Amino acid sequence: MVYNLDKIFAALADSTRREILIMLLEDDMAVTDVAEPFNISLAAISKHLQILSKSGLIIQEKRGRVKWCKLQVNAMRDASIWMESFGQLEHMNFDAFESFLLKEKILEK
Amino acid sequence: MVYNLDKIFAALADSTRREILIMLLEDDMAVTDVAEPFNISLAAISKHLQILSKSGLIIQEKRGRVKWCKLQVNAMRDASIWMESFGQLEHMNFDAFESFLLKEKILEK
DNA sequence: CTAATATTCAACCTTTTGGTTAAATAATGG
DNA sequence: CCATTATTTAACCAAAAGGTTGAATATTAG
Repeated sequence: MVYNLDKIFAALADSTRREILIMLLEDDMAVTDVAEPFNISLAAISKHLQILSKSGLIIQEKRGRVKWCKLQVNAMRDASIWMESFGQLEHMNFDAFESFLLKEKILEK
Repeated sequence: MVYNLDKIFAALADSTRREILIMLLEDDMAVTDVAEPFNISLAAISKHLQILSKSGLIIQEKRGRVKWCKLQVNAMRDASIWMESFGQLEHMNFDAFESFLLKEKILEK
């Protein structure tokens, strides 16, 4: 198992990048479309995507002039495992977890 | 639920701070004792502990001239919940998780 | 071929991070 | 009281983060 925890946690430590990851949960997206809901420059979004790429949380694949961004769920596993070692599972508030999932539209009502 | 994800993830994005958290898993510690295994200055450790405090991952309590550092497991829950929303639970490699716990001496052999 | 689209690069700026050393503050032991 | 111990603060430094604007590079459509 390769640890890349510094980069993964650093990538997650920014709300713009976390929002991008949530967006990518729905579907793969082009850079321009990722940028659309934010009011920062495209260049700034491009940098955020590079940080996400280097952390392994997404991969980017160029097809034609469009660079597609794709979530890499597995990359979060190292970080998740690290965190769960702190006894999250037994202390976890599953009600809060479920309402979070509903809010993020990951679970259906 | 109060989100403090920026600070929590940023605090976790440094291996010195993650090592400190693992040390605190064993027991509460004074600042000087936290610093002992690292070869950086006490002032640098003091700063790391401030970052951990502000993120909520630890609390510090002064008794006499000693400031005790105490892990706050619950603070990691927000971040953990966020991550698990990416479908970690079903993709998780429980063997890897268990060997991680053994390695970190959280589980007994 | 040329114009438009998609994305990055370069140069710049400000703030934060992670480290240093030296001095300051607080509390204790004798 | 005084020396020692525990910790933080202050001033500094280099590098990184997060943003900007404007120019550059691909690629596609017509």
